[in-house]
Amino acid sequence: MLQQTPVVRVLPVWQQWMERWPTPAHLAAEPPGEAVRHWGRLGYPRRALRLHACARAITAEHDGEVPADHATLLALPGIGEYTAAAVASFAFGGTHPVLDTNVRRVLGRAVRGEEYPPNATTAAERRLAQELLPAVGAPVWGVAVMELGALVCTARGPQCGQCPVQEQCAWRLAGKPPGVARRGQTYDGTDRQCRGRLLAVLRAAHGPVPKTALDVVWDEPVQRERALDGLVADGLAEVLDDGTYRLPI
DNA sequence: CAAGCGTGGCC
DNA sequence: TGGCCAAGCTT
Repeated sequence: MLQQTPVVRVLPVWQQWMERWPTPAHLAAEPPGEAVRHWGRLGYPRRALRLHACARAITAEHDGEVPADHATLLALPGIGEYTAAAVASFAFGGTHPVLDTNVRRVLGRAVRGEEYPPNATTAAERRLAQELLPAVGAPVWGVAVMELGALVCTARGPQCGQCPVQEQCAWRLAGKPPGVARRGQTYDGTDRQCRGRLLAVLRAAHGPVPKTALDVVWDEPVQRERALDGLVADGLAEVLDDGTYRLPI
């Protein structure tokens, strides 16, 4: 849930989710569409699908227990380098560099002296994070750097006066030179927006909906069909024989 | 490796 | 107001 989504927006959804499905086995027992439905408006609904697939994999292949091993975690659906490191470190005390957007920004500023990290994670960043990682207390160190980035060393308007490493921050010592603005992602009029509207209809309906119910939420027919086909191809929607649509069973 | 993938809040 | 950003992953 936290992938590309602010913590404050995740919290309430996560609470309800954990109440409903306290273990991987509980979630695995549901059809994937229920995961998508209760994902709500968190965004990137494919994550809901993958979390559900992850729960089923954990249930079927790991006796219902979340693996502690980094490589085993990495093999699960929806779990990449960051999530594998975070779970192995924070949940199981493992020693892994956790390179999320916060950590990348903090290290980029404090060590490299630049306002923003590169667009994609580089080998140099991984090397640096690995070098800085303490042999003892890596989980606490990781959380600390992450929190520093989330609360103090923020993307916009960092609170350098309250930063515990302000005296040694390369970026501050260099006079906080402005970085290159990242190119923003457009949204209005995109397939993503169209998919979002279509899926919102399916989430709200607790059963198959006629295609006409989907047609009304997006005017441009070519794009609408493409987006709908995309949702079906991604496993986020199903077409029934009578031409109605629903969340996947 | 670049592209594609949601949504909402903030300045 | 609109661009930017948020505990990334997959193809």
